Amino acid sequence: MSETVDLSATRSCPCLAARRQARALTRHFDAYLRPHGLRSTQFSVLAALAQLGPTVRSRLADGLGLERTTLTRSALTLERNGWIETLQTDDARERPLVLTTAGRRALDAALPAWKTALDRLEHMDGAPRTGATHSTRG
Amino acid sequence: MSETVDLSATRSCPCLAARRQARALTRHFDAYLRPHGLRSTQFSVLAALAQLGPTVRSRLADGLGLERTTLTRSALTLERNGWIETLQTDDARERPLVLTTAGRRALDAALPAWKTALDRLEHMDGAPRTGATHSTRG
DNA sequence: GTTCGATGAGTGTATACGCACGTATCGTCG
DNA sequence: CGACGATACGTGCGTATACACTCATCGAAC
Repeated sequence: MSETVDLSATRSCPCLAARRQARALTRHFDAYLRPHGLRSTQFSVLAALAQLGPTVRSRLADGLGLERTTLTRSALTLERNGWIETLQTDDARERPLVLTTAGRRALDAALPAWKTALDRLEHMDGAPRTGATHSTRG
Repeated sequence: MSETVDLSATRSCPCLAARRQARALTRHFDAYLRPHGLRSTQFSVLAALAQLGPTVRSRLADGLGLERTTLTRSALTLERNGWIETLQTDDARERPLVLTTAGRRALDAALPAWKTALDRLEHMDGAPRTGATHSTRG
């Protein structure tokens, strides 16, 4: 309980507010995903790949709204865990990523936990919202 | 492709949306703060300290909504840059942080850039909002 | 076929983030 | 005083994030 801390100026900065909210949500979701050995970010990459099929890194990063080089590192981790792999194409520049069977299994296994996390979120007071389409605060 | 599980719900995951938004906003603000050698997170810590005065790490982290150990590392960087320093108190456990003169100068110098970044944000279409209290589209 | 711009991608470096775990100190109770 | 829980804090480790820079490849122009 921090009764003295106000930080009103901090709260009025959308960047800081967004970071704060993202941190809180990440902690929340990570806690539910942890038993499955997944993190929020990794979950998002796997889910995106599951829906997109084989996708080159640039496009995947773009779709997820993160820097290409960031995805490069994330992909390394996921590849090391055997959840994704790199395909080969005619164009030697392209290194499309694709979900492996193990990746699909991990994703499926984690999905209920993710849904639970989402559900608990909506039942929380002052639950952070972010333009997601589920109706909070009617 | 077995397609056993419906993943469409993950597209509207508030955690992913929040992270995406935080990344975008951070990139935006960082671009404006870069000439001043500051990052969004560092700016927020300095701004918080400027308003709170000497503050123990735990409480500062709590106020900023981040993990205590995360602040420990951030504080190291800020201390290395001479923007903050650690005070001593009666209680040897406490290590309150306080803004240095240089830190105050850096914060003041960066403030116009921060305001510019905020202004440009509100002029953007589909500008990310996060429950911040400043009046958008006044 | 060589040059050259465009495209896809990796590396170096630095910061951000948090969990698990350990340490030092303080206040209190016996 | 000594034991003990509470408090404030740091470390080890792994992941997340992005900018600056470099590399490899492709397609087209010459």
